[in-house]
Amino acid sequence: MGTTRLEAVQEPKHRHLKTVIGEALDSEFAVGQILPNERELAARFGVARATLRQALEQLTLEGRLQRRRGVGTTVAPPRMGVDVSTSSQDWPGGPGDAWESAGCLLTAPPTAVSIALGTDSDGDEQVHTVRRTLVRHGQPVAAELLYVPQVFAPEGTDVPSATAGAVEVLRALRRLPLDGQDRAVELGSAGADDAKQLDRLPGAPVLVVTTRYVSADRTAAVSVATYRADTCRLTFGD
Amino acid sequence: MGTTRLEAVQEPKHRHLKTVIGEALDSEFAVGQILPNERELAARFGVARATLRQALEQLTLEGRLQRRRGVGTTVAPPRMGVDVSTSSQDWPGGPGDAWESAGCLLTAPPTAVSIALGTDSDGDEQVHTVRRTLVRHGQPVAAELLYVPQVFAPEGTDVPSATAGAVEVLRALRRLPLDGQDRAVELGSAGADDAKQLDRLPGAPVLVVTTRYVSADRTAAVSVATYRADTCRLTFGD
DNA sequence: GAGTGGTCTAGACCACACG
DNA sequence: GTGTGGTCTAGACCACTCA
Repeated sequence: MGTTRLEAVQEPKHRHLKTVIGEALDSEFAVGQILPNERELAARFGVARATLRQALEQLTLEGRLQRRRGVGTTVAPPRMGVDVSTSSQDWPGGPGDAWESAGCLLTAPPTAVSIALGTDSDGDEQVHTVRRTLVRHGQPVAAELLYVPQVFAPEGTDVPSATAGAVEVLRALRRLPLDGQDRAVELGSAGADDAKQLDRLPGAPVLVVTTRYVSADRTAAVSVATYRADTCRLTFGD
Repeated sequence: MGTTRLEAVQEPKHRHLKTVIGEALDSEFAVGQILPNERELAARFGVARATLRQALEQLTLEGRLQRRRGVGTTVAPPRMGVDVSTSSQDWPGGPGDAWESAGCLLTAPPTAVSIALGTDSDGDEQVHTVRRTLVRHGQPVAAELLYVPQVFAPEGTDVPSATAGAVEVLRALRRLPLDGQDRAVELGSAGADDAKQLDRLPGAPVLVVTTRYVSADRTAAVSVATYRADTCRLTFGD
């Protein structure tokens, strides 16, 4: 990155800067390599630190950089593919499911989930709420909240330990016939809880995958899974 | 939004601000309603404009606000569901396909696409490149580049008009047997061309859907579709 | 304690939309 | 022309990591 100044262009500086740095990443940097710090880079390009940060933030959003406070900015590896295909028709917690249960509570779900579940949408009705995590290459890549009305998993209610409760709820689900599921993907930002599990700051961009599990014409469970948008590419194999 | 000051908290101001404004949106504002301008809001909450903007940017990313220069900040409608299910196994341009062709060129594709196509990955080999747009409710929501090696669509090569060329390439594809497809979704940011078609600024967040069409064990086409992340929720019906 | 990225301020000017 | 969001600056302090 030998460049010292930006040429005069009509394009905003931060956008041009992003292009220049992006090209430098391709040609002059290896994965994992650490970049000069923000103050150094800003000086080198002759811009304010805030302007440089706009460019770095874009590159981070695109998964090309990783930044950690107190450490530095490093070149990110290519995103890993994570299979979320629906064709392996099965309940969560089934065979080949790599998620790890982290706990189970009874809570009143968010209203959007209440509606999907067809439970009392005034938000009073409590449902089983199973927290799970997906780890790949030693790194947490997704956090999930699975909502199951008590009707579908009566056994789980009185279990002492939280993780044992999760196992119990998942087991109850698997005893039901699975008639179908539908799925949606959208952009979101990590809440405080998800952020902690994903080892990111709150507000970090995530891909939110919402799955509705249908059994006998009723919604038996709703899963809201948030995948780290910087490190994941969701794949739908055929 | 009668609030005037933020309480002292340990949480960063911009994050707390985002929460406060987000709650106000739910309770005090209607879809399409216009918010006070940035300077006004910043003054009202007793923060610098840049801090306020961090909060508004987050809410925009989550699809809760729409901002247009020279106009103002308005409350966004809920995201619309866009079906991208792979189960309706068909070539692009088939029946029920709502995309509109916008042009057709011969270009050397990006290296990632070259690799997927199995064409000469030195990037010299030219392929048909069809530009298409998806419009919903009078609003452009996605822009696509469809890459088809000339082997699979020889007829399209010498057509005079660009849009006629697109039709020709799509017609040639439909004559091939479609043996399968796979798909991936990831977060990206709009390039200059996509931004223009999507009526957004370059760098706007998009959901990038990459589809590989397989015919007789060969990749016959690769589609790279970018959906506006602020307005779209991708759905995979079953 | 030194160095990093994260937050925040108080200004300024620009590009764009609209009457 | 007026008002909006978008860009940019030159500082400051904080939270975190690591030697």
